[in-house]
Amino acid sequence: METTEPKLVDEEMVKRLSALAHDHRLAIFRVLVRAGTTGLSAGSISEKLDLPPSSLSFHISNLRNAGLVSDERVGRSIVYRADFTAMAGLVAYLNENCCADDPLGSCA
Amino acid sequence: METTEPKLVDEEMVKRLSALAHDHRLAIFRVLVRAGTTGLSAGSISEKLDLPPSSLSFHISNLRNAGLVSDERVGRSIVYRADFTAMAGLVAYLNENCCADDPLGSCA
DNA sequence: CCAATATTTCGATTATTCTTGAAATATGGA
DNA sequence: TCCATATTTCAAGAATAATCGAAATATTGG
Repeated sequence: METTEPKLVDEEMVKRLSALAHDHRLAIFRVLVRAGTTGLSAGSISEKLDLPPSSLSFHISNLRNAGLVSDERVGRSIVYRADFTAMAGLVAYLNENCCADDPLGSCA
Repeated sequence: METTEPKLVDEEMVKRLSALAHDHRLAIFRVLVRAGTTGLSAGSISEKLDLPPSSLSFHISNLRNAGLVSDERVGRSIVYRADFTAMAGLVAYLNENCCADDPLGSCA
């Protein structure tokens, strides 16, 4: 049962899809997924993926803006974490709106 | 177990994500999903979504290029259909690479 | 407070995508 | 064949996104 205005949900999902639809950002998100609840600092992502700090910042703020990533300042660093709930929401949306009706069928 | 070169799979998935990451294209894909195996002609999608034919053509060839949509000429029309297998592949990729490890957990 | 570290914001440039009317292509029917 | 219908391709411009060095901001330790 959907309580929110469908149009807004669609916009939100397009934002999340757009965020993931870029090689750097998908890579960033995936390393954050692997890092789990511990998360990773901007610097270590930057280093791990060999991205200039300003580029990393550009892309990660896109992910944050889409709600897929959360940020927490820890000392001098900022730790980013994948938002698994938001991601699960995207996957659920795709299953419900972009897959065959057949429940528990083609998209399991 | 993955047999294909991971880099290529990632590229393929970015292509699919990009295809869906646009309001018109997501709308197109969703009407095709609802149309099921019957599919819809370019003209009827164009009309249904109030998109100029050339715009529809631009977007649908993006979806086709990403493998999310198939096309078949039927008389003067071209019938498009959602490719549920490709879509299921995308959802599976997201579940496996972008969700919590926890199998059958956060992304069900 | 000052110096060092971590990250972001700014700015200017380049690259890509979107848009859509008009022209071209393909098909079917008279 | 000729005409009407369906769709695509072309082309040119408008809009949006990506890139990344340099300057600005925030934090900590001394």
